[in-house]
Amino acid sequence: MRYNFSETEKKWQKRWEDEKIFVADDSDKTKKKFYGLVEFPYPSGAGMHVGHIKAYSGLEVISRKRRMEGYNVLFPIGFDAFGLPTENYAIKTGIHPRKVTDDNIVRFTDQLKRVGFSFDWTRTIDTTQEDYYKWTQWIFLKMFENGLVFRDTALVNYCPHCKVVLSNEDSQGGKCDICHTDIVQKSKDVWYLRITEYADKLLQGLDTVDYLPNIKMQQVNWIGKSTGAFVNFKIANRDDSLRIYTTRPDTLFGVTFMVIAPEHPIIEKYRDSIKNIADLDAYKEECAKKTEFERTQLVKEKTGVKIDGLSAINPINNKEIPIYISDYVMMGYGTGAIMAVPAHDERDYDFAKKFGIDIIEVIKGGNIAEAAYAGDGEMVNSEFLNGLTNKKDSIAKVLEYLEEKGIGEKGVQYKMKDWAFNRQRYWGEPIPIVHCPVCGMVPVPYEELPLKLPEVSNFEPGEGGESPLAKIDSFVNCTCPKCGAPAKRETDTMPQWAGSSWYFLRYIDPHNDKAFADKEKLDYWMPVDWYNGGMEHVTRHMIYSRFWHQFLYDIGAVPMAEPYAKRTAQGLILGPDGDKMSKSKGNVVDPNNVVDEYGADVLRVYILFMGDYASAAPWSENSVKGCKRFLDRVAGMADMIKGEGVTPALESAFHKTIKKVTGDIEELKFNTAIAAMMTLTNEIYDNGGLTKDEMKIFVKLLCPFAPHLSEEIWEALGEKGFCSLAEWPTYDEAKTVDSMVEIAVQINGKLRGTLMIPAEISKDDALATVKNDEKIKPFIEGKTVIKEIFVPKKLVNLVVK
RNA sequence: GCGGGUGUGGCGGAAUUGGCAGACGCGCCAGACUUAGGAUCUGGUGUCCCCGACGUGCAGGUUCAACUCCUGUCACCCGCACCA
Repeated sequence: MRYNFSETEKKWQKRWEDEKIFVADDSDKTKKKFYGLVEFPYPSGAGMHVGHIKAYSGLEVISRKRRMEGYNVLFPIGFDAFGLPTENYAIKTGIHPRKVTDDNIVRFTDQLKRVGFSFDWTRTIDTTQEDYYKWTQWIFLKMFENGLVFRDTALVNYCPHCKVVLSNEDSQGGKCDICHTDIVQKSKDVWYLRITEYADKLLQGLDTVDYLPNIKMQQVNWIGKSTGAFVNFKIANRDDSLRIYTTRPDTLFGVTFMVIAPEHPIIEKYRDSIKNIADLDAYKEECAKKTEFERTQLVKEKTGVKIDGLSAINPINNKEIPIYISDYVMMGYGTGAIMAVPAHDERDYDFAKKFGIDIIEVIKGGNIAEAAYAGDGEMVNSEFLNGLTNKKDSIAKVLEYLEEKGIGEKGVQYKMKDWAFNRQRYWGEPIPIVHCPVCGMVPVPYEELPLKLPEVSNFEPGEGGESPLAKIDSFVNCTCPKCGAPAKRETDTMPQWAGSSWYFLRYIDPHNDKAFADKEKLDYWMPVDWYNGGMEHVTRHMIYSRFWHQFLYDIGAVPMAEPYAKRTAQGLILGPDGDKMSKSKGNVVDPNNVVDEYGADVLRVYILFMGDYASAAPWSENSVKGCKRFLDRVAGMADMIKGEGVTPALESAFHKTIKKVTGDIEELKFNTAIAAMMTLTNEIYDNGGLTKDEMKIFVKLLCPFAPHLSEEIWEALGEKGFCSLAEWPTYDEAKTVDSMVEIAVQINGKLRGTLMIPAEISKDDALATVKNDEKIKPFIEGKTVIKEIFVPKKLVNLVVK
């Protein structure tokens, strides 16, 4: 069959859309369902690149297969369109972000449609539309109502280039996630979401879901739960104490000094009694100036200053110990103060060596003259703990003591911080809060949502880092919804991650104006059965959205705690040069060019054939041609049809291929599934043709990968309806096995030949056949066979001497 | 430093979990058809001192048999990073 791919592809895309065959149907709630989710794109000006296509192709194939297997399938797409790149572009060009966004969405939509994805386009969402962000604001207010939103003046991560406050997640490695400028610490009014309150639930929830192991691991590390103890150290000659957190309370007898973070409030509190306050101030200033880079580079070299005028009492033995300030203790973790046990902590050891502080061994097993010892061992120099050899026992015993004496207690800490949830920017969801001089922070009433973004002509943020909205008097000035007094609106907007934290719920009921989604529909479609996306979202979007969803579950708004039953990730597509694709390197492949030159089916097949779906692989134009050749050969098979029914020589090959393709798709092993179809194609050509029934099976297998060609052949075969909705082929296990198999014959483990024998042959018969084989005889003649190994359908190995 | 992962032909990658290493595709070589081929078809293609041996980062080990298991080691990639 000869076919013009560009015409054919357009023809089928139009038919699919006209006949609405990919529109998710939830009228029959008893039918089995499949909700496949891919991360919706940010519609940037650069358009999509082939990496986007790969990200969607995995679940595209799964979703198409599910439809053929008779499921109600929900496979939606939308646009995560609020955010800085669009706003920065608007500032640069003077074009309104609304227009920029709309134009980009049109372009992205066109690109996606040209690839022939089976998305349900009737459910498309755009996070910047009022009827969408109304519900983002609604969820925010629900969180506010439930005490999960608070405001604090804090040292925050601030990007001097973007003029915006960033969350920890958005400033990993000390760089702004958007422009990669070094972030600085700045004191600001910040809105927080109390995600730490959900830290344990986020951790425990992982036990109930099917995520790839490395995804779970990254989330566990990110949450960073540690168990230990809080201990109060008295400050000598003051009626006050210094509270610390430790994971090793069993080493309390080894404490020889304390260290507090440079920003620790106790310095201000006792300012007047600290004799070397000038030195401390100088040190503090030095620390504040250090960039993240300098701090990580200088990890080895400890710095600090001893506080002259304050000392502490170790509560376990009443010994007086000095207090130091040092930037190796962070204000943001634990209590900002530590007890230092130089004998058993590497950092404390370095510090003690540098400042000439005592080192007392309390756990045997190392050589503390040389290095800190963090391993297990017998307790010494520790009074009532002496002799214990197990960390668990000593910790239990010391905790008992601390609690009994009221000087400390068991405690838990997380690395995860509360989520800094505001941006001083225009292109985001306005935070629906009013500041009233009488009532304080007052939520905008639900019936007034959405709180719309006002029209603005200048999007430039203020020099002091205030939002462009602050300049709009008509937006800022309002009356308090509670008491009616003149009040001012919050002018910050939500971060980019807000809209994507619940979008998968909106797909379920995208046009509902009474609720974010209908309860019954949520019951039917949730949870997402399979979610695929990039590894870069594992510690941000994934954690954020799990948090929001667990909160919605707690207030009874969704039917289960965990939103995603299964999560996988695709690998990157690298440029032809093996480097990461980027505009600056000029190695970006535009999917439109590939579609124009080879067709959408070739693009789809190549992207899934190029390698392991989860691994990175470089683009290769030549391999694209190989896939084109394969599809041309498939088209050619339509001219090789001989009758109906089964071709005996191909029967087993067909059953094997159905089995292989069916199984491989479920494991995301698309490359080997395609390879199996290529192999079958070669066998069909070797055989000189196939029957019409076999051709039908073939195109059904191929349909999820190359749907346009499959539909075209399906139609040419005289079939009614769509191949995309045809029943997925089944196989007969008995027919996947051959009656004759080729086995390997080894002598002393070395391959000496192969032999065709019946598959169900007995061990004795197999050995007899092998020993009588002319090629094998010379190897055993005159020798003694001392061992005979027979693996059915695989090999015979004779050990001879 | 901690955590996770990966090392297989000229290239992308397979290998039913201990059983013929290199499926499938690219590239390359030879031939056919062609005025022509960057089209198509046929055959070949791990390496070498080529009737034999050697080969899955490297060095050992277990086994009749190891890409696969064990011990050690090297290299690269990705997270987190003074987390007390």
